[in-house]
Amino acid sequence: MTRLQSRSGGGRRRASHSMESVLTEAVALLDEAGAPALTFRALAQRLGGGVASIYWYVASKEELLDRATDHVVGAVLADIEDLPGSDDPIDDLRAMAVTLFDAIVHRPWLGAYFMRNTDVQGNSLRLYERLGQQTLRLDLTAHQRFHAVSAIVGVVVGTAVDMGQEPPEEVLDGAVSREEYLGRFAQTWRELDPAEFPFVHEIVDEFDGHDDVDQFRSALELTLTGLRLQAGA
Amino acid sequence: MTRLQSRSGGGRRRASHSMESVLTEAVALLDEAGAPALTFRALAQRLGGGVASIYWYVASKEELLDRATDHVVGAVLADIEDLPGSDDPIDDLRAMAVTLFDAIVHRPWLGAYFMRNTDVQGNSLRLYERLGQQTLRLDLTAHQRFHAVSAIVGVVVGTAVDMGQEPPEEVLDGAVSREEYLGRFAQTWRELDPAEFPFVHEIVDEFDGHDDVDQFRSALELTLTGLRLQAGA
DNA sequence: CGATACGATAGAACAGCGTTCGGTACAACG
DNA sequence: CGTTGTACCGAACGCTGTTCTATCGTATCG
Repeated sequence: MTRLQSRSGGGRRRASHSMESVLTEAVALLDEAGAPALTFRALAQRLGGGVASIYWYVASKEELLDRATDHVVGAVLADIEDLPGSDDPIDDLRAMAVTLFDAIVHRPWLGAYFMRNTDVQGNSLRLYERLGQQTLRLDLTAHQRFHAVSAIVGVVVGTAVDMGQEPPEEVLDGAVSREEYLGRFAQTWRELDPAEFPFVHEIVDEFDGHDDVDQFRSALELTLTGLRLQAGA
Repeated sequence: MTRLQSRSGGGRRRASHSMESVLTEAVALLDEAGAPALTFRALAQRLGGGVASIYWYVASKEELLDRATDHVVGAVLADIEDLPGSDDPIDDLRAMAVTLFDAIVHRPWLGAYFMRNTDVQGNSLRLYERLGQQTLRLDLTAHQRFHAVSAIVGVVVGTAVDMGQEPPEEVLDGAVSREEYLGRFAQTWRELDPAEFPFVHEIVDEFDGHDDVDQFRSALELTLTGLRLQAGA
């Protein structure tokens, strides 16, 4: 535990920036303009210091990203631990997954980094544990429990990555609304040959103006239904 | 300003490199050393030409990535179209998903780029269509079909992204085997407090030496089971 | 009380990246 | 012959993460 001492070590004297403020500002940059906006120079400017100073707190950009991710996953974990809880472990799993998904929707950059937290410790593991504890309440083998949690995380991350892709510049500029952008896709699809693309024609109206959260919830529900069946309930 | 004619223009005269060879070499670089290895300079050297020449074929690195991705997705699509097919659409969906997943396992970089193909045309759409056609054989609403295909793709991509993260340097060097690396994780987990991490202790033996493909197949099976139930079969 | 060690901070430079600019060679065409 | 347009490339620009070296201020110590 050489690296995580900053939790309790809040009382720094000169406190020019401190680990906390580095992480907070890094997350702020990520939130405001996505992953490409987080550069050491931009971060240093925000902190009112020099570029090299950041290297006193983190050894590399990878570590910065890992710590920033862990920082916000900690908040998500707190939300998940505050969830009321019910007598149905699958309902609880759903609530947890939705909480996690919501967090990624509000912070699209999270999706890409959430799972690659190679650090053994950290909040990702705790979150994993929390999900897993619900499977302990189900009648499953250890093998099945392991796979169940992987599946749920997979659905969350997979859907979030799919949705988290940066929209083209024109949408970010506000020159084109998101609905209009999706509508253009839909229009192109409608012009495809119906004989060659029967499915695309079948669902194009569903795609046009669809809701991301609905899409996620449906995918999650399929997994949870399969899980409920597996647990023999 | 002549960027998109190259599809049919296979018969180039002097053919120093041609679009085909640019894409082939780009994919080769990605395969050999992952996404960071694909740089314009490395690619130019491989093609025996200058850096700026590549810009005659693609307008940006993003387009290069998109085209390279589409290139290999085309091969995956061909594999999927060659699948025998059965009288059970869900069996066919499983076979397609496994084929796609296998392709991503062999090319980990694919996972990250597969879904962000913003180009309207292309092989991703065709693959999406192929998956969707199986749902047309099921008793579902258009809404449910749309969500079903999203869910399957989500499971594939989610699991693949989870597994596709670059292992640390020591594993790539061959200094540490993959089993040993995973084993170290498992060991750290075993040392956690069992009261605080009951689930991690429950599954640590499953995790140690687990098979990625098994993990994926289990996740997929949950989704497919849910889907089968939804279709009322 | 100086001397010294150390925590914390930076400026400047470096190599590598995607991208752009200006220009060259060459085949085809009227 | 000159014009046009395709295919190509060396050199530069601005940006990135990272490292090197130097410098403060403060606490500790002989």
